Amino acid sequence: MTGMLKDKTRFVPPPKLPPPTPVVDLSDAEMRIAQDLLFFAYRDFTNVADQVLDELGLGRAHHRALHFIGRNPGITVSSLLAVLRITKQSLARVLNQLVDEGFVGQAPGFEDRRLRLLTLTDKGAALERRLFDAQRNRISKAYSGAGPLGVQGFHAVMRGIMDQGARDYMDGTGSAEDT
Amino acid sequence: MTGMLKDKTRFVPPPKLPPPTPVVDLSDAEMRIAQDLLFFAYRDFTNVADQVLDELGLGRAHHRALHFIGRNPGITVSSLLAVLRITKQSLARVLNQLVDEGFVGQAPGFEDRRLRLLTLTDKGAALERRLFDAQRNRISKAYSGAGPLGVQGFHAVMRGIMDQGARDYMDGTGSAEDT
DNA sequence: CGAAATGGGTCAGTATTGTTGACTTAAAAT
DNA sequence: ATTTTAAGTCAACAATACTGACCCATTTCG
Repeated sequence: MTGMLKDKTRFVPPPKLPPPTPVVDLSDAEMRIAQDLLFFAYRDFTNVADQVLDELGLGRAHHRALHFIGRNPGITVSSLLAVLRITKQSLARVLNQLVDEGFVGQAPGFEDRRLRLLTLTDKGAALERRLFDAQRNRISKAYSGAGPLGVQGFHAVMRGIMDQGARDYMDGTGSAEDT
Repeated sequence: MTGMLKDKTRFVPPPKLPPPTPVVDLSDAEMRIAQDLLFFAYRDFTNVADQVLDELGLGRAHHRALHFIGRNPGITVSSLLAVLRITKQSLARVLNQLVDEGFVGQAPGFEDRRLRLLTLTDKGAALERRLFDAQRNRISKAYSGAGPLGVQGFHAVMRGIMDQGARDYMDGTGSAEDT
């Protein structure tokens, strides 16, 4: 039904476009498409977890924390802060809630007892798993459709877009602080 | 200097991982990496525009509106709402500000005068251009590094992740309402 | 040892961006 | 003439982020 209004919702660009500064070799149009791709893919990817999160009264910030703690068991608070690039206060709210509700456990560091080493509890791991499964379907389908070579390209481009610190983090080199 | 603390910030996964439900052919590890890629690439991609936006007292929501109006000159308010997937009230704040400050112009529809057709003013186009240029560097470098085939793969995977409606929108078929 | 640095926690206040719900106006459509 | 539709608006609320200013315990360093 909504498909019938096509003509009302798309428009031919009026004589707006100024001479697009031809700086580099890659066309603007190509870059614009990349913007759209990032917006929609990220939007829909994150959205698939939201329903589960809503049920539990949690938000995306909680998911992010769960994800990075799950992937880096024993991570310190400051490392987590560096990876997420948010402030201590922002993380505190989310993290305290996760600890209070039994999703995240903590233990003092062995040599340095100032450290709070974070891990997922079984309950936390189960939740993270649930959230992950929802997103996995998306990725899985997309990967199948693109083939192994496509996935390689996806990796290369995404890595190219992120900061060097993030690449280092993903490679396991470099401290999380540089993320 | 920060690189010296490596041992403090990465941890070997304790015996946590439960038997990873082997539903599909694609490994969990691969999927986890995809999560990281999306998080970091999106984070850093959006961040590059923030400095410019801060100068002008604008936020990311304004950027998104500018982007989609720029790419669809004459778009209606309801189409823009559908693309952004936010509520009328959320958009109103952002859009009114953009109109007030002369970044966005409006004109009533020709046949249907209820419609508010949105376009970028010269000032708006200039700003959008500035924001775009910052992000273009990222994409441009990433694309060069990945090569044409890599870019193809990137496209395929990103399209696979997003909702069908978003794919339709990008293809120019389907109303923006289905986004 | 004593001072400084570090990891972490907390209080208070603010901004951005999103939400729901209810209601109005003007223009189309039936 | 009535009903739909596109859009705008008011009010209240929630999530997530931020800044700035502190405090405490532990570790490190001169």
